[in-house]
Amino acid sequence: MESSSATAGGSTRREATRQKLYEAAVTLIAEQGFSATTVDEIAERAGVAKGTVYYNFASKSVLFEELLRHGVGLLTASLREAAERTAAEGGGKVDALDAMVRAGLVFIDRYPAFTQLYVAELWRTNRAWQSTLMVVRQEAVAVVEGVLREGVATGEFSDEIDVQLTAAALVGMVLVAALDWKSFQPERSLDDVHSALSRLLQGRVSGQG
Amino acid sequence: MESSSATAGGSTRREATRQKLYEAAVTLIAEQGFSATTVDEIAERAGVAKGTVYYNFASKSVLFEELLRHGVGLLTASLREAAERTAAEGGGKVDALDAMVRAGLVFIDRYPAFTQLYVAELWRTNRAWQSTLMVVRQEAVAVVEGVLREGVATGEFSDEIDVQLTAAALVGMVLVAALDWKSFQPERSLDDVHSALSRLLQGRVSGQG
DNA sequence: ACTTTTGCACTGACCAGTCAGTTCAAAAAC
DNA sequence: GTTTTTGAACTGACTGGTCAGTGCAAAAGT
Repeated sequence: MESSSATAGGSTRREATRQKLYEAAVTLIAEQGFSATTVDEIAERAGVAKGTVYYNFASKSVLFEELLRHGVGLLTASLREAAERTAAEGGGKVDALDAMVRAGLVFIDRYPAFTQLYVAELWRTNRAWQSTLMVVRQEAVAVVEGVLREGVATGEFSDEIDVQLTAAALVGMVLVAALDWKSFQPERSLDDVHSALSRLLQGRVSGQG
Repeated sequence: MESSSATAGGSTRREATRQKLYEAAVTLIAEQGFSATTVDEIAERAGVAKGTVYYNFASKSVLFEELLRHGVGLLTASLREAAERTAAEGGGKVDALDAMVRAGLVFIDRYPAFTQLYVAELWRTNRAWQSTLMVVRQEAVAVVEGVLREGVATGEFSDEIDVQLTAAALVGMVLVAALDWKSFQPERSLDDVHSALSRLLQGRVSGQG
């Protein structure tokens, strides 16, 4: 009785349910944390029965893990796209970095809850999804590191920079600035925030502009 | 019965017990999160009976809240001290910023678990200790903002910088770089990390060093 | 055309276990 | 003699996970 429509991508209905569960889980866990969020809450917010959660995901942890994978995957793709676009347009590595800062801001603007949740979990240890988190983190950071390394190779950046640490610092800059933006000055525009970060990134802080 | 002895220093014995509970709680909560950490675990790690926890703190939440206050208080004092020291030594605002970056790194080096826990909680909403967190956060960030504002006033910094956002970005830079350092390259020296961040801060990234 | 069967997706009451917080008599520390 | 700690027992609420059963749309059988 197997219908052929459910093979690739999953049946529409099931995928829609999973999406609803992702959306419900991401906001609740961002607000309350993983342990403080109950499966009942997630089910209720998503408008499905509790059993449906367990029909779609093996456990609460697995739901969360797949949510992490899904979210960071979106970010990584967006960063790659930004870097490649500037390269195609003949921009330098500074432009690539700037485009990636903007891509990061756009992502956080669109998925603030996911970002929040990700930051809250990233540096924890001894958790079930620790290894998953490391993998997806590395995928995202590697994009930034790649641009920095290319910039060093072309002489655009000093060869004395510490690629790994600088990449982490850049990510942190965007991350914390954006979270502050969404938390405490949500009325400001993305362009506004982007230009402030660009200035900092390009060392146009000292001396009067 | 609550006595007024806890103001400064407090009675030695009780204060020592509280300190042990702080230390036990900070590592456990950093690893597992607040909700996933049980009071029994905290008591056991601290080497005291469960009843002692409730003799010293009204509840699990209160213990955590006082822990947050205590920890951020240490950081704020350290940042202030760094800024004032450079001022006394006749350094400029760039030096003050650099000294604060170092103070931040020293703090994270000494209290990595606390930092971890703080980051994980900072952008959450709807939690019992939310307002406490906002207050102590503002105290710490205000120190950075103050130095930036003074720098703008003296003309050392461009008057086009966005003080609030730049302060957040700087904090994020140090925070994420330091957490990456402790998590993935713990063998590196503080000086090493500090110099990498100094370079980024002073815009010595572009062009060859 | 129509009935019957199949199995996917979903349901929600239920269970076994867990945890914050309480209590208190007695001991230890000061 | 007062303060602080102990430690074990207890409660009541809550939670992750289970499972027998429902609904339904498409396929198979006639």
